[in-house]
Amino acid sequence: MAFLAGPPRRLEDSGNTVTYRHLLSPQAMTVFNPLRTIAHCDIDAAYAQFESVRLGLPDDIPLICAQWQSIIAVNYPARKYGIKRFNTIDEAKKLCPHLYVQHVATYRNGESEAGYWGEVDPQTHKVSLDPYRRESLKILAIFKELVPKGEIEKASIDEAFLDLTPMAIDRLLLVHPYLASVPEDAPDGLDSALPPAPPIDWSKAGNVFPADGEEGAREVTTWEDWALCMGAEIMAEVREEVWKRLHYTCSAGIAHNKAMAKLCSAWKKPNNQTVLRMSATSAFLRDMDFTDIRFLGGKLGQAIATEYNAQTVGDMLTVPLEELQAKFGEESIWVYNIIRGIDHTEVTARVATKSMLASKNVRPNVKTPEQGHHWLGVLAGELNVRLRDAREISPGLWPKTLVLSHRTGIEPSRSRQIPFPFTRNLSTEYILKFARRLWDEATQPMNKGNMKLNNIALAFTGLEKLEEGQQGIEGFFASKVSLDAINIKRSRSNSPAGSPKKPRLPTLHTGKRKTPLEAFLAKGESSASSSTVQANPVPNGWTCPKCGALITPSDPVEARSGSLAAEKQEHEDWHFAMSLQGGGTGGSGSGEQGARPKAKVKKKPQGIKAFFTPKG
DNA sequence: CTGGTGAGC
DNA sequence: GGCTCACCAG
Repeated sequence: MAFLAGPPRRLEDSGNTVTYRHLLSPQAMTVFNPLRTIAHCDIDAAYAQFESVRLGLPDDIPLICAQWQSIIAVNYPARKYGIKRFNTIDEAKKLCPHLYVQHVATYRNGESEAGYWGEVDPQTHKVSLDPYRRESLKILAIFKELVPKGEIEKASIDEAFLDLTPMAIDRLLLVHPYLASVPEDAPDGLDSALPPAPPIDWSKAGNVFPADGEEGAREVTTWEDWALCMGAEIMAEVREEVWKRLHYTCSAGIAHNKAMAKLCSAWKKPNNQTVLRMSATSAFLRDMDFTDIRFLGGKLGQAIATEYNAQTVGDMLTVPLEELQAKFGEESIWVYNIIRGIDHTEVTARVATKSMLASKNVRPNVKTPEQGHHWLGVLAGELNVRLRDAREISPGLWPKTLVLSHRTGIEPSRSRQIPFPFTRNLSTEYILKFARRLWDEATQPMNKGNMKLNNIALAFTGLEKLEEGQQGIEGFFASKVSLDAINIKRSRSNSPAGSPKKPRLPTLHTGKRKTPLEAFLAKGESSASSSTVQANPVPNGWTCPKCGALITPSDPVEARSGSLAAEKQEHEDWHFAMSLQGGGTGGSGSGEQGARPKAKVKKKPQGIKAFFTPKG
């Protein structure tokens, strides 16, 4: 039974020797590879920086981003004046009289486009975070372009994890070409240990968190450190590129796993990065506040901290695994591991959104159906434009359900949902029809004069890319058949009789003009392949270097007027959209060891579908 | 399908 | 505090 006591071990994880297999075998590229190199990156005071750049302000102007009377972001120049997020705007202005206060964009009474206005009124306006989502996508596009080989996980609107392992190994082999082949006389072939690692020049890697008693003492350099250094150099280049192209500064952490990368990205801010080597992990974690660790900032973390009277990670290290699991469940092994710097969770390629919420705290309270309908219209209008926008980047994107939530006073909010049938004619009105139905159900129990809502929210959930076949026939006819009929007619046999031809459902390409954002997003992809494009010209057409598809002008009449170029661009956009959605090189697909709360062991489906299948 | 938790700006 | 997002339990 003794072998069950420790954390799980695998061949790849054996001891502390790095072998040629770790470096060269694709099969060894799992979460257990000791050379694994993960970065976490977040934009410094994101919303405030977005606004400062949008306004074209100099970098040293103190600015806060406001939402009604509260502050949601404080840029670093403003922080010098002691301004915090929880200050009121008046307090902030007292601390810094020349502070630039910028309110977030808003929709004015249900207008179809959000904008920046001189005056904003919470009674008539609805906050829009769309401008920030767009910036977020631009940044992700740069990550994707500069880190084409590793997975990228969008963690929030301004944070991402990057698996730098493949790129770091490439660079390592570039610097040490002799590692690329196993020596003839290596005793164990691929499983032979690498030669001793030479000293490292960390000068381009940013901050390196010091290990215990390291000052001047002899320190053993490892190949794991080399991988981190290569990753850190890559990350520094990525950050530099974000700065050059978008003028945003960001902070990053580079470590062997996600949890540590996330923690050390916050070590030096702003505009800085920190490397956390294995040998420095315990020194780094020991004095850290236990509840600063991701997923331990809430009730669970509090419960554990209280149980063991622990403040720092160091305080928790004496708690035996068995005891922890006895009190907090089998799953709490991830806590045991993470305070030791161990985290085997994967960087899951995900940049597509799974839900869209438009929420409004209404002032004054909504007391009549008429007031409710007004706000429903505003919320539906926002969802309409957001889904439209998302579909330009992710064609075929469609929500499974529409959800209405509402809250009365301090009661917990209630929600109701309804399937959201596909239509080719998405409109605010279409969304509203379903939203109203939910509203009627939800407000049914409220007696006249009893209604007093202070929050109303509308959300799309189960956002997925529909393939043509999945776009139900009943959905296709939605605009022609009464809505009541749609809800009843779910089965194919109920579809209108005598519709022999499969309807031509919306194609992947809308053929619409590109927005500046799309053009921007497409740029990286097309320029990257442009040299290849030149190399294989096809008379009267173009062969995609990525998939081999032959693109010819669909309309001969328009052929001379740039139609081919447009279709080529569209095709490349499509590839880009696919790559953004995580269709890159497949994941490593190794099993998980419960390193995260409730992590499930899942078998990965094959191919591109894998990224769109609902979790089962 | 509904509610709750956790995180972040 | 307002507005998001993801994930999970029952």
